[in-house]
Amino acid sequence: MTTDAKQTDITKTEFEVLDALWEQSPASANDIIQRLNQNKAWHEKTVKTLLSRLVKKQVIDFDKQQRSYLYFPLVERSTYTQKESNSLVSRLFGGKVAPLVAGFANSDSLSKEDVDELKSLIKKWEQDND
Amino acid sequence: MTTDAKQTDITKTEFEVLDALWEQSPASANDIIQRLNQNKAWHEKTVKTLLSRLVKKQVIDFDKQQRSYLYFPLVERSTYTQKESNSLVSRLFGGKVAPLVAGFANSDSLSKEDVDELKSLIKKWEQDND
DNA sequence: CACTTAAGATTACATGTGTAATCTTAAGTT
DNA sequence: AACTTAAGATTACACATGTAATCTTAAGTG
Repeated sequence: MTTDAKQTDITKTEFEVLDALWEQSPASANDIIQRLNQNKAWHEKTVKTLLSRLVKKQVIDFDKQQRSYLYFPLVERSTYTQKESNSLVSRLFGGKVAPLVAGFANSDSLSKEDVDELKSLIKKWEQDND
Repeated sequence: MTTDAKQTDITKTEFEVLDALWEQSPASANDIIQRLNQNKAWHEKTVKTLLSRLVKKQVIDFDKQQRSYLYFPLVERSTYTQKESNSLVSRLFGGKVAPLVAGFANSDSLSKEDVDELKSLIKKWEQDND
């Protein structure tokens, strides 16, 4: 392979734009700008730049619509979160996810809801892996 | 407050140096360089630069020893991993840790050992929160 | 069709980051 | 004491990133 790896590093600001697209796409630049501005206060030009960079990084693409474009993601959110999670867990916890959860437990960041979901996950895992 | 936040962003390369210090400190630059070179192939100057930047970011400090310095971390590893984990879980999973674990389960990245640890964590959590 | 918009393309610009090389200077060596 | 090291300090430099401003040009308007 041609060592094209890691060219696809999505920055934090780029992620926010991409996330808007994951929530709803295809979407025009203006649409995205509108929706982002409900939280952030980004200049229109800034969002356009981020869209361009995401296109260049081949993370999103667009269909030309008369004057403007309709953007859409090329990667699935779950693929992305998967990769990011794995990366963090590898770097910080030797690849094991339990210590990360332990950190949450120790800082009282674990809710009953989390615990219920975890129990249900585990039950499912044990069924699949018996 | 004086909005000094986020000045303390540790980069990935800086993290590797810091991690070496967490493993063993205090340590001289040469010691760290030696230990890092068992994995990476960093130039001595590069490691020195990273040490300086970590000092400037007030993440590590040193005691002057004759000509050379003995470096040591100023933050605990658990504090750092805690913060990073929270940051990622907030950005990607709305602050809930279970979906992250679900991602691991769905990509077969969950080992029996992980599951056992999770069960034990949950048991402990339930004892503390009954 | 001439004129004005407004969309995306291009350019900008101060940091930050990866990766070192060069500079200063105190410490060790003869 | 003069000389050589070697440690950290300073400087370098290309590319990335946050944050836009300016440039081009096709589309809508009178």
